[in-house]
Amino acid sequence: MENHSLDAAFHALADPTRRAILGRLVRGPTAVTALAQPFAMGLPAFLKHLRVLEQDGLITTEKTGRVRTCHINAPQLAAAETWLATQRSLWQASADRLADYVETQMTRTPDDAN
Amino acid sequence: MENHSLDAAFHALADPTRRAILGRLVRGPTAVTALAQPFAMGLPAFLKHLRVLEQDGLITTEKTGRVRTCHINAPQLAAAETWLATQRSLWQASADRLADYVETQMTRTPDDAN
DNA sequence: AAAATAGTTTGCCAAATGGTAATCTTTTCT
DNA sequence: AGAAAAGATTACCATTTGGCAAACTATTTT
Repeated sequence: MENHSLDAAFHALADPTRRAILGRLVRGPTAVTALAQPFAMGLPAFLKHLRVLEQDGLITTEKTGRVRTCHINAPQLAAAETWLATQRSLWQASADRLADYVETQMTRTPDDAN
Repeated sequence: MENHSLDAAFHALADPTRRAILGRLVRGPTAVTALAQPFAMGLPAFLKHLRVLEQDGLITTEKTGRVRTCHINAPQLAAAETWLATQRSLWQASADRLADYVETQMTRTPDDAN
């Protein structure tokens, strides 16, 4: 079972510029030029990042007239978050089991402690 | 304020092989060869992934004798999870504000609806 | 009808990425 | 001591990535 959309989400999130774009879009939909303004790069490079975010499903865009507006797509963000939460909770479970085991060993036969 | 450790974490998570490695390590510490066994690639390639995970702080390793054992480093996982949770909650807040605004517009002067 | 605005496309480039094969070092088992 | 096991190192390769400059299209504005 390969989770392609998860691959896509993490791939998109790997770049700092793209995470910053998302960080701005959570405040609300924004047009391309306004979105690009804080970044120290040309529009072509910026548009590539937008296309990655769109193809990987983290944003959607629509063009009306000459202006293209970008919106975040929250469910895809949530998918990545869920993966991380799951891993952390699995780790927690096995860390807890280990703690139990250690405690058992220490309390069962205290005179065996070495 | 650039968050380097967050950059590192997402960078490491971007690759499916590396996420699979973490998926195995949450079950408990594992030696390199055992960890590599399910993957269809040579050891050198695999070791590169391990080094990325270690440099980016998602795992720690220690070598005793000839075997190197790998452990997950949960706090770094949590950092990425927190970033995602924060973004989602910011988005939620502004989506809620929008809903309020729309409702206000619709209920304040219903006869203005167009 | 010009001129400005908003974005797009094309071609190019350097560096990073993800992989290989071959060789080498260290530790452990017999 | 010799062989096997576990991992590390080195050199090399194809592809992807992230950036640029220049030229182009479509929509507003004036």
